[in-house]
Amino acid sequence: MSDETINELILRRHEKLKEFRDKGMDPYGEKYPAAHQAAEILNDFEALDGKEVSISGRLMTKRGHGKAGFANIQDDTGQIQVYARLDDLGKDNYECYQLLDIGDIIGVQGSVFKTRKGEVTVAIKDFRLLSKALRPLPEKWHGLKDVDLRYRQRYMDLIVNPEVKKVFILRSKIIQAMRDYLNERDFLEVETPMMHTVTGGADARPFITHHNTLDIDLYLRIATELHLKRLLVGGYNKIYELGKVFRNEGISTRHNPEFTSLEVYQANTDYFDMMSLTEEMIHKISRQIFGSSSITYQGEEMDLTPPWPRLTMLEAVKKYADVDFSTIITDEDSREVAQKMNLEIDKKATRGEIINLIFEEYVEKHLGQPIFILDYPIEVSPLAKRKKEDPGFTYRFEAFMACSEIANAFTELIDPVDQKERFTKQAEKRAAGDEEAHMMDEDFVTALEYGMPPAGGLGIGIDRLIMLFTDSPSIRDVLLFPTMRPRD
RNA sequence: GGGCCAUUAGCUCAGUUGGCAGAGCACCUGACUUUUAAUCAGGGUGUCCCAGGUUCGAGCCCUGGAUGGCUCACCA
Repeated sequence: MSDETINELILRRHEKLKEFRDKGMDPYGEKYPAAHQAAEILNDFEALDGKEVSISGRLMTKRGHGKAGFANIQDDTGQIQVYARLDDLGKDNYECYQLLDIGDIIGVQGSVFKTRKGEVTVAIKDFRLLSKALRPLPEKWHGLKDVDLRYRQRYMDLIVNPEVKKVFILRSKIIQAMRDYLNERDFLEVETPMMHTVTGGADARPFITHHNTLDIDLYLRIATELHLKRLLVGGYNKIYELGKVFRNEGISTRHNPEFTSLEVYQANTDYFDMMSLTEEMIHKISRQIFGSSSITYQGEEMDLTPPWPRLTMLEAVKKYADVDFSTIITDEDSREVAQKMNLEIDKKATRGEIINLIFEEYVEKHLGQPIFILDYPIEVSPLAKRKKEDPGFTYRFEAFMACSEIANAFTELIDPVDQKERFTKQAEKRAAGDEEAHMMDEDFVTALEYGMPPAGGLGIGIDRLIMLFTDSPSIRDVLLFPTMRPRD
């Protein structure tokens, strides 16, 4: 906002800045020893009635009555009314009070009382200007609605829209609860590199950056998976990483180029154990933070009580798309089915790819209540262990809620020879133009060759989960500073 | 990237058939010492997103562009 649109409102505030200085009050003062907070005074009125308190916060409203006036001060805990009287403040201080603008941050010291109408109020004995606001705040009643401005100038959104502030407090609490859950169970939080020489762990196009001294291009990570598994090779048995990953793809209400993922790995477990962990952790967070086993998202109530229903992908496709792949065995027959369903497919599409496509087209939209979908085709699961009894599928599940994938997990592929073959197939796809296919990660295969213990792994899209918990329709509502195209 | 919609005062929004640019809040002046969307009297503060075009005349119609929202595609 460097384009100084010096309009009358801003100009007037600059004048007041000078007036405060002329009156000997520093408009950008020092730290204020506030001993109380707004919510505390409101809650403990009985104890504080008639007592001296001090608070600091932002002036949000002002109601003048000549030789007295009311105002509301907003601090981190909420708003409280203050009362200024000429008789209490004296002529000079009262003139200063009258000079205050909505938006200014002030420190107030005074005594607590209740007005005739019953509102807990602080009668000001002394106040100090702590920070003069030079720009006017949005309107008090409608707040700031323009979503563009809300995202670009989130600080303003947070000042005037209290429910927005709540969302991010909840976000913090949910993430904290996850950490607590895992830490209590002796998982170790680790940090792995965000800049990779080879990307992997997900189907996605990466961001590319450059290291000057090494003179090499680096990729911002698209997942934490391959490094975390290296740590299982190294001997850690229970680890997790919670952090940002970056995918160079479209932006939508469900996608932001950078987002937060949680990945958890545990030796000597399989995907059934990861299912238990997923449903138990999410249920427990809901109980702990919202005091309920169910949440309501966009009008639909969802029961999080474990165990969640489980369907294999084949069962789900049969149930919702009415296609029974137990009798469709070859790739040719599968392609024929896909054509009959008017699905756009590649000439070389395999049975597994078609099953996955039908699942995405016909099944996902039905998965409103929490559910685990098990056993994904091997073609779309290059890092998951092959099913012993059905080698075209893997021990992989995804958890769905509100028709949205919120977790992805598998019994990890630990066979280095199989892994190398899968990478080779992915590399072929990549060479054929599929920019989202996985890259060959030689070092990861080498790590597996030293022996990785059998393990289950789990990934959760934290932002999507927080959308559900906070009933937010857009991922931007749970990101403090969502990615925006720059102005001009 | 495609489609649809939006963009007017600091904020929230009206704006008729193409004919002087509007309201509420905020702000400014005055009154008011327990108000609370304070009230009362007065004041309109503007690059109508940008650039062209049509027209005697454009906030409005046309073309192109910018940004955002929704949606489809892609993904998580």
